[in-house]
Formats: sequence, structure tokens, C-alpha cells
Amino acid sequence: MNRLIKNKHIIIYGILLAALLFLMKWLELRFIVIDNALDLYVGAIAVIFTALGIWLALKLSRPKVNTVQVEKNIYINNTGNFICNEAALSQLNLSRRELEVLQLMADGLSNQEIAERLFLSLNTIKTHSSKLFEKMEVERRTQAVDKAKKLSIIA
Amino acid sequence: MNRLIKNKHIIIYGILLAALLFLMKWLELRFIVIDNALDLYVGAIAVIFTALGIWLALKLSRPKVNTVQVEKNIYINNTGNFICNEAALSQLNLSRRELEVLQLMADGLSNQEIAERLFLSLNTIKTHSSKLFEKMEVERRTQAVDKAKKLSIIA
DNA sequence: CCAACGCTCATACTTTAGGGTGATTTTATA
DNA sequence: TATAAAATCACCCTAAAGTATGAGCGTTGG
Repeated sequence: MNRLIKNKHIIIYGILLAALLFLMKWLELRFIVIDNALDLYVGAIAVIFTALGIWLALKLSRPKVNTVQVEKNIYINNTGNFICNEAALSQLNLSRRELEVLQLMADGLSNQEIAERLFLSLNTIKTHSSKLFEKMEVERRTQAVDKAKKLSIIA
Repeated sequence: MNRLIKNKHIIIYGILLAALLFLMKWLELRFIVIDNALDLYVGAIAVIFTALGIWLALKLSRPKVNTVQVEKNIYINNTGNFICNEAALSQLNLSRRELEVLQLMADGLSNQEIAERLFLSLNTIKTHSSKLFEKMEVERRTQAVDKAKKLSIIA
């Protein structure tokens, strides 16, 4: 059923084409095409079918989808106690380690200090921070911290 | 000249149409259209001009754009009103510029971005940030931001 | 069992941050 | 007006941050 609707325009085109051909056949029988009028006849067909083609193309051409992101602000009342915004947190899909690193970043620690605090190598912290920035769609730790605080992901 | 380019497709269409009509005329003269073959002849013309029409339409019609709006939630922590801790602020003895730079740092901007925002050179921002760190007794911008927020010096 | 994921770490590289020093120009104020 | 503080900018250098890529390992769920 869906297919029928989908190909509606093609079907209409087919019907129209058939109708036109019948009409021509009828005209041919009726007036027996005069040799001199052949040019006119061919021209008319050409014009009609060009128009038909244009119509078909306009109907069939699928519109280009243009996605526009609309930012919707959601204000969170955070009076006094810190309440973790679980929704935003899960939306970011941060792993445990990444969140841990983010928290330490927010405390002003350098990557080296974070590495020492967590008994990891500096490279590991860099990897975590990179992935973390990607997920949070930021470029710098300062941005990450700012965003995280605004989202109430960290205290 | 611009018009010529703009109407390029229409011109090409005209030329193609003329060429086709000439071809048909030639075929007509060459083989003298047989009555039985007329249907085939007309059918061919119909197909060709339909194709031509489709091509024309695709070339001429500006692409349809379907705009889809996607909502993106932005959580904003609205901690009521910000009350600046004037006492702590004056104790740090930060200059106007330094405080300004500190605020922009807290917003996650890089030194380069801060420089552009304030119409200053990168070096100037570095100087300000250095002095700022000294006065705040910190080593990194992240620490400075953390401390400033804890002291309620900035929002 | 294996595919996917998270965690760990490495190497190599580029960019940004920060420190030190010095210089010029405003600006406020004693 | 002299002077100190603030503001501006430059240059050089080191440290830290960040990017890209790849690899090994352990857990987990279909």
C-alpha cells in the first residue's frame, strides 16, 4: 500500500502517457495525418512530453534535508546542595574514569597531578581527557569544567 | 555574459531540441515514415522529450530544501543570584583587566580567544594571567578559576 | 566464542600555557 | 609634576596540554 502511494507520480505519469498515446491514435485515425502537418504533430508531442518530464521531475525530486539545531535552555535550580544532573550525565555517556578525570580537572589539577593521584601514566590521562573532550564537544579542559558545572555534572 | 551562463541549460535544451527535430526531419526524408511505424516513432519522441524535460527540470529547479529542526537541550545551572564576595576580591588586589581576564578564563576561553575578545595581543593576556596567578597564588588557569568560584569572586 | 567496549600505555607531533625579562605608554594620585 | 601602579606589547624559552594513531588486556553480552 505504501509502495502505491510512494510511486503515485510514476503511475499518474504512466496513465497520462497512455491517455496521450490513445488520443494521438484517435487523432491519427480521425484526420489521417497529413504529411505537411507531421512537423507540427511531432512538435506538439515534443512540447507536451517535455512538460510532462518537467512535471515528473519536480514531483519526484526528493527535497534536500537541512537539519537545524535549535538550542533549548533548561534552567536548573540548584539552591545550596549539589544535585547531580543524572540526565545530562548519562546523555554525555562518560565512562567512570573520564568522569573521575573531569572532576580532578575541575579541582584545578594538572594532567601530571591527576596521573599521580590515580596511579596512572600521564599518557593515560591524556587519552581520557581527549575522549572526554570529544564526548563533551569541547576543546579545552577549562571549557569542559565550565560546561560540566553548568550541567551540574560535577560539584 | 552572466546571463548567458545563467541560462546555459535553457540554451543547451534549445540546441538539443533543434538537433532532435533536424534528426527527425532527416529520418523522415530518408525512410519516409511508414504508417505502421508511426506509433514507434511517436513513442520514441515521447520518451526522448520526457527525458529531456526531466533533465531540464533537474537542472533548472533550485534544490528543494526541507528544514528539520532538532531540539538540543542545554542545561543551565541557575543558582539564583550571584553575590560577589567583595571582601575576598579586594583582598586579592586584582586589577580591572586581570579580573576581566579571569572571568573569560572561567568561561573556557583560550588566551588567544581572550586576546581577540578584548582587542589585545596574546602577550598582553599572558602578562595579565601571569600576574593574576601570582596574586591568587596559583599556577594554572584551572586552579585560578576553581579558587575564584570558591571565593565567589566570579559567577 | 567473539565483537564491542573500556582501560591502560606508548610514541610522535603540534599547539597552548606559563615564566622571565624588559620596554613603552597611560593613568591616577600624592 | 613627579611617581607609582596599571596596561600594553615583545622575545625567548620551557612546560603542559592536546591530537593522532596504534596496541595490549580484561570484561561483558549476544
